Amino acid sequence: MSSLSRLRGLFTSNPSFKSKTNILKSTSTNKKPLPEEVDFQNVVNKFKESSESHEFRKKRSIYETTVRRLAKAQKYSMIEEILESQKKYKDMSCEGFVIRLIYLYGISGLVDHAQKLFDEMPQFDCERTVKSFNTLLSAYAYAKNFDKVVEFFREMPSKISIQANEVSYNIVIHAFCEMGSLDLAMSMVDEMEKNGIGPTFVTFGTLLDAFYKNSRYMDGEKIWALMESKNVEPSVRCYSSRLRGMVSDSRISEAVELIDEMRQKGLKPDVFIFNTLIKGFCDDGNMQEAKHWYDELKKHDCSPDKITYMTIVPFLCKEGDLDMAMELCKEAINRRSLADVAVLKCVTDGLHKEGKTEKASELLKLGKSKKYQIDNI
DNA sequence: CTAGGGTTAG
Repeated sequence: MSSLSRLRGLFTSNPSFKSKTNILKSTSTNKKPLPEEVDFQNVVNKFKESSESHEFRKKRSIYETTVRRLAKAQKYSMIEEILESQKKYKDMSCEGFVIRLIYLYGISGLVDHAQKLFDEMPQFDCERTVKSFNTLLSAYAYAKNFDKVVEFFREMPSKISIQANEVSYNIVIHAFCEMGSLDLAMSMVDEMEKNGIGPTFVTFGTLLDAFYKNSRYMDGEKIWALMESKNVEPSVRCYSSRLRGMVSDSRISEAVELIDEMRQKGLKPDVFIFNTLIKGFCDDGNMQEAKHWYDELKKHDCSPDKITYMTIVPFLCKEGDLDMAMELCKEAINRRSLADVAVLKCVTDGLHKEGKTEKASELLKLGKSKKYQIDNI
C-alpha cells in the first residue's frame, strides 16, 4: 500500500468526522478509533514521510484535509511540525506551493506563522506576487483580524512593490462588511475604479450579501442596478443573495420571479437558492409551496443537503404531514445528511403522538444503523 | 502545485 493511500485510509475511516454535530458515540461493533483517540502523532509522522515524494507534494487536498483535521483537534504544534517540515523541499521556490502553506496556516488560525512564511519567501528564492499577498490578506480576514487586513492592504503594496488587484479589493471589501462598515465597503468600489480595477461579480456579490443581510434592501437594489449598469453579469451566488434579501423582506413572489430570470440567462439555481425559497415558504406556513420547491430542487438534479432537511422536516412535523416527514427523514439518514438528531426526534415524537410507535422505532433503528447518537430520544 | 463572495439554529 502506498503511503498516500495509507494516509487516506486514516482519514476516511470515520465518517462521523465530517461534522461536529455528527460526532456521536460509536457502537461496540465499531472498532475504529474515535476522533479523539486518533493517534495524531502517527498521522504527522506518516505525512512527513510521504512528503518526501514529489508526487505527494503535488496533492493539495490531502494537505488541506490533514491540516483541517489537526486544527479541529487543536493540534497546532503538529500543524506547525508538518508545515515547517515542508521548508526543506525545493518546491519552496514555487509561489504556488508557498501560497498553499500560507493558506493552511491561515485556516488553522496560525496567522503569525502565515505572516512569517510570507516574510521568508525571498529567502527561498520565491517571488512574491499579488497572489501570495492576497493569501496573507485572507489569512488575516479568516482570523477576523480585520484591522490588520486593512492595515496590510494599505501599507504592504508600496513596501514590496506589489499592485493590489480586484481580488485584494474583494478581500478588503469583505472585511469592511464583516466589521459592519458597509458604506466604507461600498466606497471601495469607487477607489477600485479610480485605480483602473473593474469590480467583478464577486465584488458585487460580497456587497449585496452584506447589504441584504443588514436589511438594507433598498441599497441592495441600488447595488444590483449599479452592477447591471456596468455590464457585470451576476453569478448564481449574486442571485442567491438577492433572493434571500427579497425573502426576508417578505417579497417572496418577487423572489420566485427571479428564478425565471436566472433560467432565461442560462443560470442554474443551486441548492442555496432552493433552500432559501423552501425556508421562506416554511416561515410563511405555506406547506404546498414548500413542498413544491422541494420537488423543484430534486427535479433540477440538485441534491437536498443538511440545511434542506433541517428546514423542511420539522416544518412538516409541525404541519402534521408525518408521512412525508418520515420519508424525508429516512432519506436524510441514508444520504448522511441529517445535521442534527433533533430533526429525527421531532419526527419520532410526532409519530408517537399519533400512536404510530412501530414506525417510530423503525426510524430509530435506521438512525442507529447509521450510527447516529439517539440514546437520548 | 497559486489568492476572493452565499443558506440552517431555541
